[in-house]
Amino acid sequence: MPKVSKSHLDSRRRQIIDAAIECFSNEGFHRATMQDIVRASGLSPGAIYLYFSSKDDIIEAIAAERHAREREMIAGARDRAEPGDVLRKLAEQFFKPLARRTERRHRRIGVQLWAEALRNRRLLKIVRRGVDGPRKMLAEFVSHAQQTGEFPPDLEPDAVARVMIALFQGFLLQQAWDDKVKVDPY
Amino acid sequence: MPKVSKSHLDSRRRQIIDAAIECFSNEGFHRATMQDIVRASGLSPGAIYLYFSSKDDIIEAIAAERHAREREMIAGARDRAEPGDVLRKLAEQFFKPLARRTERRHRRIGVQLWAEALRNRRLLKIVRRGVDGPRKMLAEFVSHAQQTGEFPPDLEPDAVARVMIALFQGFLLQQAWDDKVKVDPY
Amino acid sequence: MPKVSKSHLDSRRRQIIDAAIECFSNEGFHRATMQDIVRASGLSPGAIYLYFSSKDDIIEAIAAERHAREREMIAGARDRAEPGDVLRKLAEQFFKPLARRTERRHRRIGVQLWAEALRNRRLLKIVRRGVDGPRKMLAEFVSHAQQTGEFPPDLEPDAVARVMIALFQGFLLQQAWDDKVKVDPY
Amino acid sequence: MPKVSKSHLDSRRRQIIDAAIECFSNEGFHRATMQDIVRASGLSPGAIYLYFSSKDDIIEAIAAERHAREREMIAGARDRAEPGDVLRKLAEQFFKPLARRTERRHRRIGVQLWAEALRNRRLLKIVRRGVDGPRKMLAEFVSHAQQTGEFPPDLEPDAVARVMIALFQGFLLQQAWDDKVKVDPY
DNA sequence: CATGAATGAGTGTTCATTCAT
DNA sequence: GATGAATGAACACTCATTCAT
Repeated sequence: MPKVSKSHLDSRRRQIIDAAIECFSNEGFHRATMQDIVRASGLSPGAIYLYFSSKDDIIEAIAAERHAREREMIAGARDRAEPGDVLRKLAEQFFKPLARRTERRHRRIGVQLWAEALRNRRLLKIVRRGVDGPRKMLAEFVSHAQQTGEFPPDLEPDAVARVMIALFQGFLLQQAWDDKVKVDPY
Repeated sequence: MPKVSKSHLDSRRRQIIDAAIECFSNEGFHRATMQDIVRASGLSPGAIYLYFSSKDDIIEAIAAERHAREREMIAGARDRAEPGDVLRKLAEQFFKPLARRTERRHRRIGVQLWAEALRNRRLLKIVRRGVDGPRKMLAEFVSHAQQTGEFPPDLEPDAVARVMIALFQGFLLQQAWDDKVKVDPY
Repeated sequence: MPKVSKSHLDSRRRQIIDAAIECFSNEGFHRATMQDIVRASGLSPGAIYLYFSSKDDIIEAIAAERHAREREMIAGARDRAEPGDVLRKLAEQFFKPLARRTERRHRRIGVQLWAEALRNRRLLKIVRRGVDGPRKMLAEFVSHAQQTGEFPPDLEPDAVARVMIALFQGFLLQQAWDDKVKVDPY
Repeated sequence: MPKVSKSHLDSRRRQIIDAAIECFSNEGFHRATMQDIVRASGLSPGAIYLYFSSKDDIIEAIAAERHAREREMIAGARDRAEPGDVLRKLAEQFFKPLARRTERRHRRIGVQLWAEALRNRRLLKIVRRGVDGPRKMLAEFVSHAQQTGEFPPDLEPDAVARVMIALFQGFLLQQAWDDKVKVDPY
């Protein structure tokens, strides 16, 4: 019998994470204060510490959430039978949501997480897990495409996968800096 | 008639920037304190504020320095006559220094600058100028290569340039997270 | 007609006081939190405030309980007829229980109560009453022994009583600091 | 070349310790806040942390100071040649200052240190060292007096020493509770 | 009677910046 | 120019207590 009903606990965590995303995307992890999150969430400081053990814990939860979302995207793409489709679907899964407004906030936080991961081992683990999944899948795909002759055989699948991910990361960054950058010509 | 000799001023700024790079790459912009920089530089707090107006000012100076270096790299590549050579030279200019340990340290700061630029308009300007230079040059190159038939004509030169930069940025990030990632297979 | 049966109220207070003694002796009055007592007692915060009006109230209850116990010890000693016996019995009553581990735990709280009494008038009253009882009794005993010639007549009975108590208090303190200190050589 | 001149550092530490003694003796270690000490010292929070690393560090410094004073008292008594004089001098050294007003503050803090030492290993060490010195000296004295036949030979010198100290501690406590308690009848 | 999520004033501590020397 | 002791607003976090259920 948990102290808090699961759904209530979840909704409170949501409330706090949403407020934190709001604050972090506006001010950055370090400039945004717990007091800001308190205000944005409409809760009290004590209430927030009932659901998260520290500010870093909130940041990790946001990173983990992104990670989880990316897993879903990959899972969605993997179901496709045709190799060509997998790649197309994957691209669609990752690029399409960027058109949505709410996604911009997350994107900005994504870039901050990249930087924060350089300082925080736990965060680095989470962030890397979020990248390793797609990378392995892409590498497998390349490897398979090489066997069917659709891809030149002299490329290292893992390197190709890294290149594809790098492309996506670079795009995210450029779009975070300049909202006018569009996906299509890309 | 400046109060301080130019060279003295420059060498003091160098001393401070080097110390700051050391601290920032170890601890991040926000965790590294001015006191850390004081210790690393061997100067006094007052002395540092004689050459920089604030901590953010030091960060901007570091960003500006990176920007200047990138301009030089591009200028070096531009001198080459052959189109194929330009691209190769450019890649070499940007990727080769990453083999050096000190350069990778700078690049870690680069990732932090990306994040910081999202919150600091002045920094965003500096960072964007550092990217716009190469982008324009690459776009010009693509455009030229399309005219000579070396490149498919249906691509937007600017988009191709962005893709190339994204690739580089993504690589930097992945290397910052995992030092084992190598350039060559890439 | 009390709302709650007396025995139930008593057992709840017992439960809380026992938990509090456990926590206070481990962590001290100030470091031990109400949440600690909640955990140790198996009750809810609300329940505790049903039986005690504040944390200080619990501390006072513990002090009062000690006071009550000491009264009993004295009463037990007073029944003895022989003067020599009274002293021996008294010493036995106070020193003997110190061999038990649980009693030493209580005594550690005793030392804390001494300190706390310096800041809390209500507590000071309780603590002093706990000392005044034995002191008066000892003084009476000395006075009586002086009349029978067993004690030198030129001593102030009250001062002698104070000395005896001081001896006991000092012993408690030294034993609280170092469990190895034994009663017998004393 | 120290950052701060020795005398300046000492006088600042004095200033802070005096303010802390004032606050701690009025409110207790836990109720007295750093802000209280800030106010009482006339310094800023930052300044205090320039001279002490934490609140506990201030408490330890106060304890160490008491310890140092006690060492001096013992040293003063040890110089005496006559055994009887040593005891008398020691008693004088320890009891006499209790008449002074400023000493009362220290006394109150002393009792708090006893309690705090139960929770804080570093403090316990300091407090015990402060007691062990006199104890050893008293034990030596007793041992010597037994050899000259001035003392019954069947007593353990260390236990006698403990008894003497216990007497003093108990007196301190009773006087802390009730200022009217006087030394002389004792 | 009992619960336990929620409160919010308050805690010890930090750190970018200043300014008397 | 240079120093470094000093500042003080701000920070992340705590915890005795309450009250809707």
